[in-house]
Amino acid sequence: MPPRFAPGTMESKWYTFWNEHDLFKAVRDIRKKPYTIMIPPPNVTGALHMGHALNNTLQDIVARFKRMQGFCTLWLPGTDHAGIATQAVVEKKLLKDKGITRNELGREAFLKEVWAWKEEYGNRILNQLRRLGTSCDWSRTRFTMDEGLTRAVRESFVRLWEKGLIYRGTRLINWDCKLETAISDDEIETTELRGHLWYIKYPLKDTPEKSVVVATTRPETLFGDTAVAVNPHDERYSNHIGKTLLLPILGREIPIIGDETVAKDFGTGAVKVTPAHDFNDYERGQRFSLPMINVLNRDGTLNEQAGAFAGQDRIKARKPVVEELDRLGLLDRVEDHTHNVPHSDRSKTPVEPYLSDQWFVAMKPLAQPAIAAVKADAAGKRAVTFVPERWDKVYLGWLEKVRDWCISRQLWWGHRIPVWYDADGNSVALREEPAPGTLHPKSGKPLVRQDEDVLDTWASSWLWPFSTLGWPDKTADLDYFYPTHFLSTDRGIIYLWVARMVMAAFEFTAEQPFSTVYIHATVLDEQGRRMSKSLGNGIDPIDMIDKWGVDAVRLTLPLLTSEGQDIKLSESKFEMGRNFCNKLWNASRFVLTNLADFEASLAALTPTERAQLAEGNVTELEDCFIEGRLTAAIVDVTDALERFRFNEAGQAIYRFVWDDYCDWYLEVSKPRLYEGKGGEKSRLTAQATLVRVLDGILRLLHPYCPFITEEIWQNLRPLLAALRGDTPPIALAIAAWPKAVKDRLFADATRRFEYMQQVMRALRNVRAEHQIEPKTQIHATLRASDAQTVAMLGRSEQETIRKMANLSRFEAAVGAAKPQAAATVVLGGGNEVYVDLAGLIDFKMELLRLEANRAKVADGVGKLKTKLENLSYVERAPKEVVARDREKLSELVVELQRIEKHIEEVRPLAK
RNA sequence: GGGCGCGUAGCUCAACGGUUAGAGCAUCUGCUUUACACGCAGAGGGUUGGGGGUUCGAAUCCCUCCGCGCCCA
Repeated sequence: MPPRFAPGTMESKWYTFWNEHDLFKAVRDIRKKPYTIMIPPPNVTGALHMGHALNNTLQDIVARFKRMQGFCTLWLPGTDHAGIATQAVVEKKLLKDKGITRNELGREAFLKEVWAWKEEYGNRILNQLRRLGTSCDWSRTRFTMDEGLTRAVRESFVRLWEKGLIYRGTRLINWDCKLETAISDDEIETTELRGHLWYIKYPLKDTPEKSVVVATTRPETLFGDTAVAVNPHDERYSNHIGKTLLLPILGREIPIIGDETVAKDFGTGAVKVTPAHDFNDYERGQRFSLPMINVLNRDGTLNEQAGAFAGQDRIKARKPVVEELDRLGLLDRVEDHTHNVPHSDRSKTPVEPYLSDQWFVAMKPLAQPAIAAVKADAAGKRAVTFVPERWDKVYLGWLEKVRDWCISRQLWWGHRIPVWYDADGNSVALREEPAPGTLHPKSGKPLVRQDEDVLDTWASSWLWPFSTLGWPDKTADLDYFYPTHFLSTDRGIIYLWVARMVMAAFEFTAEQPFSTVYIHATVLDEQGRRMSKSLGNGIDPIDMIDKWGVDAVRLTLPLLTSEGQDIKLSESKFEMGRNFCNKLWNASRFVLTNLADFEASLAALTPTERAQLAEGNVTELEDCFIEGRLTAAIVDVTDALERFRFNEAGQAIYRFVWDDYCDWYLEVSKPRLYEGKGGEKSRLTAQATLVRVLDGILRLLHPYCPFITEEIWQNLRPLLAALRGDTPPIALAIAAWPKAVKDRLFADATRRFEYMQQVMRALRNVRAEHQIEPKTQIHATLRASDAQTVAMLGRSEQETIRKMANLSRFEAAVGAAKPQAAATVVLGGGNEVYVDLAGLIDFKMELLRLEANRAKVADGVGKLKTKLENLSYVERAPKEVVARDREKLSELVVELQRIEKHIEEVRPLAK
């Protein structure tokens, strides 16, 4: 084993091994409980970013943890077809490679191109997930355009249709003028733009020399104005309400309406109302029954409503429109104004609220069960729980005012809407493509064409938790693995996806889709900004894996996420994980290189003796200590993982490995291994304990760092077999999760060991502060106040202290004498450690040391005294708390007296 | 405007009403000690954003002000 952990070589080796042995394949087993995780399907066009890396690491931690706990664990991977993004990618490629547009190619040929693209490039992100070490069941990989999932989409559409929950209507929707399609909310990014606020005069019909000045950021939409609105409480305008204005340029008559939702302090307090081009105005228009005038064509040019400006692009037309207003004397003034403009994620062009014919799903009836599912019932139970809990507010807030969902998209790539029309335009939804000549069930006329549009991608991903298991068929998988258990996702899609999945699940399966929704942290850059392509501040997880090793990446990310808080990430953070892996690597190297004779020694034991070792029935202090700490670590890690506290669990392993196992146990075991301290039996016990505890560590750490733990464990495997006399599983990935035996916490041994640690720390402190070289042997004495304290440290422990602190002599005795020239450390309970430093000691330094110490202890005494002198504290606080403080105080008082005594002794010598 | 979250060591964050507020990184001192310098040992570093309140006791709960971030309109 090399002295540095070299991650690169072993990652692909073990990933191949696991998959060749089908360790992640979920085989239904009625004797086991299922545990199911559905991956949030990434876009098939996507590439792995840090958010994916975090999210999938967390899912893999849960999957591996549950698998080791003995659940029949299914983690199902896949991708979604990302209608608009994929179509845009392929269109761009076609244009670049062949110089043709999709319209020139035609629908069918274009779709062939998309499928070809998908076959070639669509696996990129799944392969990146493999680099991450995800324990997905790849045999069940799904794609939202699969045959099965397509059938699920049609089935769900027809069922909703039959319930009357799908309708076609003319509504205001978000429109991408470049791609000429409706788009989803999540495909919109708002960008802050510096623009202008134009103040335009709208003349009064009766007195055209007077006018109302309206402020707008969008003068080019005025052709669609059907009113001007003012706040009825605004004295400036209250007597204008009901009067008629003349629309500039066109001269159309429009009313002044009074509407409480108008902000008095924006602009002039009077706003133009353009119901066909603004969501607020749309609602306003409905409340006041205003006409809706659409002034745009599908491509974003102004239509015939704009008179002389028809045919011009809406953005470019702004300048000539304003010039015309100025020429007419109707431009009052112009101000600079910064405002948020929605842009399409895909085309990067401004998104228009656009009046168009689309298909909608009525959401209100679907929302009710989804709302009930996250609210606690009478017994306090919830079908779906958010972690952290507060995210349920975001979810509920959206569902309680849910709006109908526009599900049609004017694209080719996607699930084509399963609606057919007869020659009169009567429509019907069908599960299967109708045979030629099929008649419309009501009109009795032949169906002649299918709807041209496709469905929103979310209309397939909202079925993901069950369509992936074979729904609408009643499959054995669905029966066994569904409802699923854990969904981990980004807060950005709580309503677009999570809420819709819950709605779909109750509607189509009458059950919740998953029981826990974990909302993971958002990964930000060092300055706390979102990572984005445009800022170029992203950190590529694959680069990080190459540089630091995947285990380091997988350990570091969860360690940085405290419950629900965002992560500020920089490259150097991964050092923490890398260093830890190297530490574990070297500790394992130490263990393995000291086990050459282990199997032979075991062979000489009786079966009973071997079983004792295998079960960790140890008696030596340090063995008891480390076994006890292992038990505590198992409890802590298991408990934290059960609660999805990934940083707590990670922290608990980290501390246990580094502080307890490496810093103390390994060091303390060295004399037994190197120098025959305690004899052959002690040596063998130390070896067995090293093996047992390392095995426990590897199991606890495996969900975080699957590769390094597997590599080490495979080296350990024959030794484990020899120790336990059985055949361990073929891989750590399927080994059993450690069980904590509660009566093996070794509380008493732990206390004694901690006392030994205290003594050694005191000795090290003296050495460091008096700058005594490590090589110089010193003579130390523990002066105990009673025999009990002396008994805390047995002969073996005293020997350990002597070795580890490089002492020439060490003795512990009640009331031991203090040497002439000594450094002193006062421990609790009147116990003291003396270091005889004749010829070495600098008494000035010793005085400073003692005085610093006195200050600290005196401070503690002061605080505790004040506290205990407070009668209401003594009366009202729990008596254990008060008793503990009293005990602490009396200890500190003794300690203080002792320190002062030593100060008096040293002071004359320090001159 | 409404909602959610955050402010603790130089930096990143723990501590979820009860020991003298802890880690990692950074800093300082010493150490090529036969697992590891990606390491070991030791040390320094805090008015817990400000103010007020509740409580025997507040970083923690409440109010208020200041600053920052996100979501929704």
